[in-house]
This record gives sequence, C-alpha cells and structure tokens, in this order.
Amino acid sequence: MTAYDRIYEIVRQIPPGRVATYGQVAELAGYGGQARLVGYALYRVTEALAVPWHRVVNARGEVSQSPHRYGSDLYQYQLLEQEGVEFDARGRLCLKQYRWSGE
DNA sequence: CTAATGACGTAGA
DNA sequence: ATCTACGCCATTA
Repeated sequence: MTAYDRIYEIVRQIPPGRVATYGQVAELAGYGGQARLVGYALYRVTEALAVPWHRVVNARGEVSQSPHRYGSDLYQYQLLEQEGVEFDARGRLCLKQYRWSGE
C-alpha cells in the first residue's frame, strides 16, 4: 500500500459525469495542499489500476496535458464528453456544475 | 543511502 | 481576467 494507492482510492470514488480537482483529491486522500502528488500519482496510473483518471482536472477546470499518457489529452476530453461533461471554446468546463463534492 | 522525476495550486503583478 | 515564479514530496533506479 503506497501513498499513491490512497489517491487512486479517492479518484475511484468520483461518480461518472463529475470531476474533481487535484487539490480536492489530495485533501480527501489526506494530503491537503499537495496537489502535485496527485498529478504525479496519476502519471503512473495504468489501465490495470481501473482508475477514472480522466475525471481529475486542474483548478481551472481544464485538462492537464501530459506527453506520456495513453493517447493524447484529447482522449480525456472525449471520455468526459461521453459522460455528459461539456467544455467551452477554451477547453474548460464549469467546476461549479461538475465539481464532485466528495460523495 | 542519494539522485532524478513528475497530470498542480497559490500569490503577486 | 491572464502570466510568472515558487513551493513541495512520494516513488523508482
């Protein structure tokens, strides 16, 4: 059991059609103020872990980019759109509307 | 044990 | 509202 597994547990609790910010996940996982750890943890997520990593966005409500993820950042947008999340022209979503309250 | 690495958030301008 | 600079810690080789 690593600290990242703790983070994955939190992310797995995010319901479909909802999103959470890195800082929010960090806080729920007991790592308040360490939003970066969440980002670092998600970087190492694999399909086998069954973690809905696409439901985690930054505080601005936009998808963070990473060169080594499965597909491209576009893939994350597609997954979210499939769940009914709408993005504006800037590629951002309304956190007020989609932000997960923490179950 | 040390060094390298990596999806963010906040404050100030 | 946008842009820049800085802090920060677990995991892996």
